[in-house]
Amino acid sequence: MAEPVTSDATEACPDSRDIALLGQWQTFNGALQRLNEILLAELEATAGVTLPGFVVVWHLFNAPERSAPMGDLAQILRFSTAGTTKLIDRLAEAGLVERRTHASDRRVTLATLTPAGAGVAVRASSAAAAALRRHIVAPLGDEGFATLVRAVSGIAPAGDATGNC
Amino acid sequence: MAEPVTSDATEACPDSRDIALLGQWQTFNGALQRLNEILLAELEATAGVTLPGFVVVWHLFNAPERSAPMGDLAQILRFSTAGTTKLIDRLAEAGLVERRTHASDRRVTLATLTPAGAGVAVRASSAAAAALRRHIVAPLGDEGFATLVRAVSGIAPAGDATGNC
DNA sequence: CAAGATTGAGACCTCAATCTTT
DNA sequence: AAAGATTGAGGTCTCAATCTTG
Repeated sequence: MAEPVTSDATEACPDSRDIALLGQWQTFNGALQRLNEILLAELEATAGVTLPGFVVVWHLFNAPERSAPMGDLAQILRFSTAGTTKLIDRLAEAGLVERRTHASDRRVTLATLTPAGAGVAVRASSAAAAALRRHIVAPLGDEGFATLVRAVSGIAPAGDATGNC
Repeated sequence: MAEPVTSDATEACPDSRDIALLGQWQTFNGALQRLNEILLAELEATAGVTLPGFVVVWHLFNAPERSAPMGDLAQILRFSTAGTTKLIDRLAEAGLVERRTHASDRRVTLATLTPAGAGVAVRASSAAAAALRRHIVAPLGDEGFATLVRAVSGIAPAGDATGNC
């Protein structure tokens, strides 16, 4: 509803600068998608984990007590809490993590890494790092890569969503 | 199977360079994920389409006859042909595309953009371009953005998957 | 009642099997 | 038989509703 257009010329011909920009974006995204597919295949072959699974075990591996509350994991994964619950279900089924209840606050459930999970974290991280070096860092050069990371991460700092200008 | 390690020191302590690299990669990916969420919300709000839906209508809009075979769409989307079939089902249900059979080869099904679909393509592309400029091109600068695109797209040209060196 | 987590229903993708046309 | 597309089964996520604890 609401079409405050000057005429229906708007529907006929998009700006040529928009066309070019969207083309660039599609190129950019396509390349990143291919890279992620490579990384994913490497993780699967080397450690038998999916990408979200790796994110979880890697975070737990570097966390105090090798454990973290479900809510934290959801935030890191950018998943809903429901989705996180089911992911942890699968990882627990596979024997990589275990559930505990927080001592002083019985509402929170902590996911804790098992020894098997730690092994997976180490193997997977090694494979992922190798793949990143081979396919990204090497072609870009060390500083080229650093520049890339800094440029992109400077764009979307950490907070908001759509349109707060 | 197969653990050709020197000792189990391998399982105890991953290389610190790997840790740093994976941290950078996570930062990079997190930022891109946020950007995509912004873009997705903009598309949904402005034109009522999902990201794959936009990719389809935009490709058709710029295609000869405003139509393309299912297989081509699958390749662009990086979807299976089955997934593409179901996506087109939904877009057809929404009245944005129609199915035809290719004249000279009756095996291929062409998805054709309807007038309603063309309108969506124009509105959505305008919104997407605006969002890209506001959130990416502006903070990076025109040439910074161009550099970014060139750097990343140079990495994964167009073909292979895992490990053909 | 608010916060944290889980459950059930539904949406969207993939893989394997099938159908049609060449 | 091979190429193109569709169907059915299965996996993974989200949203809404629920349960438990603070």
